[in-house]
Amino acid sequence: MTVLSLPPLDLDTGPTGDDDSPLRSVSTAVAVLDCFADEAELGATRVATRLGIAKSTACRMLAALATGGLLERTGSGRYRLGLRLFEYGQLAVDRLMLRDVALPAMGELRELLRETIQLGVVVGTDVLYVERAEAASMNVRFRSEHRRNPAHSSSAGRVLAAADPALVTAILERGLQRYTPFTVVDPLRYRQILASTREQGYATSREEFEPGWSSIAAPITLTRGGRPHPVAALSVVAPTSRILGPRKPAVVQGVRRAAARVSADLERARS
Amino acid sequence: MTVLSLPPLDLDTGPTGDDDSPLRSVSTAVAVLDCFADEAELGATRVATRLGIAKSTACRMLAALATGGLLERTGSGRYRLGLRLFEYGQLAVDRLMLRDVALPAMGELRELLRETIQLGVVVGTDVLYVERAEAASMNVRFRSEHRRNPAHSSSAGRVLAAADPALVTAILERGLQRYTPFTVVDPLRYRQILASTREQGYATSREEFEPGWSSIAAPITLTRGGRPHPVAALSVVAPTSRILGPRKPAVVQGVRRAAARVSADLERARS
DNA sequence: CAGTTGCGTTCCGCACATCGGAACGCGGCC
DNA sequence: GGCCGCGTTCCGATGTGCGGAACGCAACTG
Repeated sequence: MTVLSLPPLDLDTGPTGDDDSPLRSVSTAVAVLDCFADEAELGATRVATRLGIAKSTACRMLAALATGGLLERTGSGRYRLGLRLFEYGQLAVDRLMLRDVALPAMGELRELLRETIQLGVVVGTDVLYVERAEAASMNVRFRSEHRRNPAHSSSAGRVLAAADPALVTAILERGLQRYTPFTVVDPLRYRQILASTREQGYATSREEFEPGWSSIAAPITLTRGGRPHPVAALSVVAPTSRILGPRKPAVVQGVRRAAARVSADLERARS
Repeated sequence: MTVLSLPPLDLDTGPTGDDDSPLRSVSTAVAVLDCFADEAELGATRVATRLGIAKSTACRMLAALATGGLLERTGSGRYRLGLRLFEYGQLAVDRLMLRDVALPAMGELRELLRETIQLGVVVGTDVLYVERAEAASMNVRFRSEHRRNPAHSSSAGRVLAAADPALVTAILERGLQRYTPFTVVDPLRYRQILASTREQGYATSREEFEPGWSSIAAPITLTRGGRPHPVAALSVVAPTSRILGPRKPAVVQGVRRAAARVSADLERARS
C-alpha cells in the first residue's frame, strides 16, 4: 500500500545517525514525524526500529509530540499525525499570500480550458501543489500521491528551475530519475529544455511522469530587487492530446495570461 | 530550571503555557511552533521573550526546526512556518478517511441549499473545519480566522458534544465565553440544549458566534462498539433568516440526510 | 560618517535533562 | 494457562542542551 513512485521526503544518509545539527532531541522528534509520512499509524516499537533508537526513547518522543498536538493517540495505543498539523499547514500556505490570490484566476482558467489547474511551489527538489482546481467538479480533492512530484519531470518544476540555478544544480545532483519512457534524464537535454523555457516563458512536460498525462506551466513571478523572480507556477494537466494537440496554443496563452494576472495581483497584495 | 522566586509571568492561557512533560526540548520546540500561530514571521529575540527562554535557546530551536523543514527562513533572517507542515497536515486529514468521503455529499448539499457547507471535527474544546464548500463559488477559500471556533457556540460543536460527556466537561471547565448577545453562557441552559440536540438529532446556533450568522449541524457517526458515535459534523452556515426562517425544515432535512449518507459511506470505506 | 541600537548567531562551562537497558502491566494468541 | 508482543515506566550515568556574554552585521540617527 505504500506509494512507490515517489522518492522519500528527504534523502537520509541512513538510519545510523547523521548528526549535523544541534538539538539532537528535536532532530529525532522531526525524524519521528517523518516516519508518519509513509505509514498512517505507528507504535513505539516500529518507530524505534525504523530510526535505530531505543524503544523507550521512541515512546517518550511519541508522548511528547502527542502532548504537543502534533500526533494523536489512536485507540490501540499507536499514534498518527495530529490535526494541529493541519492548522499549521493551512497557516503556512495562507501566509504565502498566494493561494487566495491565485484561486480566482485558477477558477476562471479552469472554466476557460475545462481542464485541471494546479498551483505549485518548490520544496527541496520537488514541486508541491498547494491548490488544485479540478476539471470535472470541485468535489474531487487530489490525493497525497499527486500532491508532490519531482521538479525535473513536471512543467511546473521547469518554469521554476529555469530562473533558479541553485535549484537546477540541486535537481541534477539528486539525479534525473526516469518515471516513463518519455522522462528526460539527460542533463544536457534538461538544460536545453530549461533554456527554451526561459526563452518562451512557459514549459511543457509530455508524459514524463505519468503515462498519458502531460502538462503546461507558466511562472508566477514577484519583483525582488527590481527583477521578476518566479515564486510559484500555474500548470494545466490533462491527457496529452487535449493540451499538446491543436489546442496547445490556446492552452499556452491561457495559462500564461492567468499566471501573469496572478503575478500582478500578488504584487498588489504585498503592501 | 527556571528561577522559582519570580512570580509567574501572566502568559495567556492559550496554546502556550504547560511544560510539565518529559523531553523538555521537544516541548519547547512545540511551543516555538505555537508562537507562529499568531504571527507570520518571528525572529529569535521575539520567540525568546514570548516563551521566557534565552535568546540562544530560541535561536537553536529555530535552526533545528528549520533544518527539519517545519520552519523556513525568510530573507531577513527571521522564520515562518514551513511547507512541510502543509504536507503533514494534508496527510493527517487524508487519513481520517473523512474529507474525501464527505466531499461529494457536501457538494450536493451545497447545490441543494445554495449555502455554505462545513465539515468540522473536534480538536481540544474547539471545532476545526477541515473542509468547506462555499455557497457562492469554489474560489473563496476560508481564511484562518474562520477555520476554528469554540465548540460551545457552534452547531457543529453541539452535535459533537451531545454524545461526548468528556468533551462537555472540558468545554464547561474552559468556560462558556460570550461572543455575541446571543451566546449561551449558562451551563444549565447549555446542557438543556445538548439534551434537545441528542433528542432531535441536529443542533442549531443562532448568531452565537458572529452577529447575523447562524448554523445548523448534523452528526456524522461511525459505529464503534455496536453504537453509533459522532466523529464529525456537517453544518450549514448562512445569514440567520436564510436558514432559521421558513426554510429551516428543509435545511434540517437536507443536512441530516447528507450527514447520514456520509456516515454510511464512511462506514463502507472502513474495510 | 561614526555612534548606536537592535538583530541573529556563536562560544563555553556547568548542571541536569535525556538516553538506553531492564523490568512491568497488559492484551491477544496459540 | 503460558507465551509472546506491545506500550510504558524506572533508574543511574553521561553527554547534551541551557543561559549569559561576546561577536558580526545591518539599519537608523545624530
